[in-house]
Amino acid sequence: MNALVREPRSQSIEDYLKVTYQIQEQSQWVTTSALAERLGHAPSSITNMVQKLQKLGYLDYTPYYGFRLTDKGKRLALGMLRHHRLLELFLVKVLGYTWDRVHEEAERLEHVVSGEFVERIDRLLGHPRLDPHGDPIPTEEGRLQETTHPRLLECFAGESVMVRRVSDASGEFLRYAAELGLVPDARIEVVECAPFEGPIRIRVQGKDHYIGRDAARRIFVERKNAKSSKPKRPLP
Amino acid sequence: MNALVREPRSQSIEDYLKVTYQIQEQSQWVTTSALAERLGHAPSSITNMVQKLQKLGYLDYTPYYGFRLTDKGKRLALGMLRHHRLLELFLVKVLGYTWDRVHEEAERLEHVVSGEFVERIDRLLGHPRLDPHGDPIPTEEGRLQETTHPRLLECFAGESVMVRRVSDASGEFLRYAAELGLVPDARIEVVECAPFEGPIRIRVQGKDHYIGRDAARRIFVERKNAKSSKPKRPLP
DNA sequence: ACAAAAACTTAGTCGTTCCTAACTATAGGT
DNA sequence: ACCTATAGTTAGGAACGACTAAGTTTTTGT
Repeated sequence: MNALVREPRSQSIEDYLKVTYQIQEQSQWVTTSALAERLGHAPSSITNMVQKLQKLGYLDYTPYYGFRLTDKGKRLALGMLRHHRLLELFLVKVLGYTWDRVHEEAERLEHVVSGEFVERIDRLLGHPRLDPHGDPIPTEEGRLQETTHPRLLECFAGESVMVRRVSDASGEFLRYAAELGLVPDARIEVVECAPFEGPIRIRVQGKDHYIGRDAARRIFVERKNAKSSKPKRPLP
Repeated sequence: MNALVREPRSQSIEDYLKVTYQIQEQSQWVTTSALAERLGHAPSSITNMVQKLQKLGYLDYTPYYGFRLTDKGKRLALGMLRHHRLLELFLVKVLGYTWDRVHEEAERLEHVVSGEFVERIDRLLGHPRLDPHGDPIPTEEGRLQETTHPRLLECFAGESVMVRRVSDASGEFLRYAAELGLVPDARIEVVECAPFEGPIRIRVQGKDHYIGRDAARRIFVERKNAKSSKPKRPLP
């Protein structure tokens, strides 16, 4: 009938929705300050934009309480995540970036590449399911393979686990993790956990390392006893 | 001293300078209306931005007369052309785009890709000198191999020439040209030129085609030295 | 040479998205 | 319960980059 009213959809809007989705994955309701911190904006800017996004039907908003994406908002957010993660993998596999450098580049590219571009790199990469950090890539239809791996921090001494995902929030951490061999598919043994919130000793490829709790919180693993083979994964 | 004052350099500024450069290649002085038409903006918008760009040192401007890039402006414009043309070639060679679809995608990408991205695709492509339409790619240092090939329109009946460049101003024309085999490096013979501004008959890969004068104006060729020095009927 | 047409500039406005400052609602501690 | 600390919202404004309308300069035609 109409479609004459074009939906505004700026880079800002895309960022707000994408980050809202990511916050929402952990806590059902998203707060103004959480989004403000993640986007690096003043809280009042968030309130303004959230009110606008509600009018556009991208999210439900209860003043002073919080907001969450509608289906429409989720669809757009998953599209952005698909762009972002495929771009990251593309940068690593095709252009030879190291995994700690891809985030910012993808962050800028994701807003301007066309659907055609994304589908072409998807094909070129063989329809991958995970990005270089182990984050799942939403399908073109907006389906996301949820992953709920425990954190390395939650493991006990003696366990043998496999790295499945590494938080990509900090390039510096990714560089550190790669140095230690803590990349997706790496096999590690938890040798001991110091008491009183102490460091964790792990063994990777025969070498022992002590890593802090913050680091162990950023690494997600799969416990080895179950499961067999998964498709091969790219190394950064 | 300074470098504390960051140079503003928006997407708009980049577009203004890039297009100014392209117009400037043909006519020393660039006019408000020429730029307005190419950018699709109102003339007053051009005046405003040009005044700003002068203050920033990107161009010299004489009110009511015209403007031209400074060295600083040229450097930036050549950087944008380098981005644009490498991206176009990349889209064709690596992602399999057809040459009539690359312009818009490159137009958006050129503003967000990092220098690292561009240098990586440059290496991947083997430091190419020409984009898919035959336009020269500026070097990283901002040097541009000038090309001054004559237009097919300026050729005479009987000449045997090689296509060197095809205007990329219209995707539709590129599609038409590709259908006829009129792509860079194609060898063509000018069979006859109808009088009274009539069409031109050419032979490409053994097949004859009649093409209009507008088309012949968009194709740039190199004369094969086999022939003639005797101008017959110059096509004006 | 001079009036009309064309080209260009100025002035003022609008939408977008950010900000700061000031105000309001909710939550926690005693 | 109450009162303050924290979180959230409203109001107002700035930078950008586009626009329209109106005024100015240059060019053109007779």
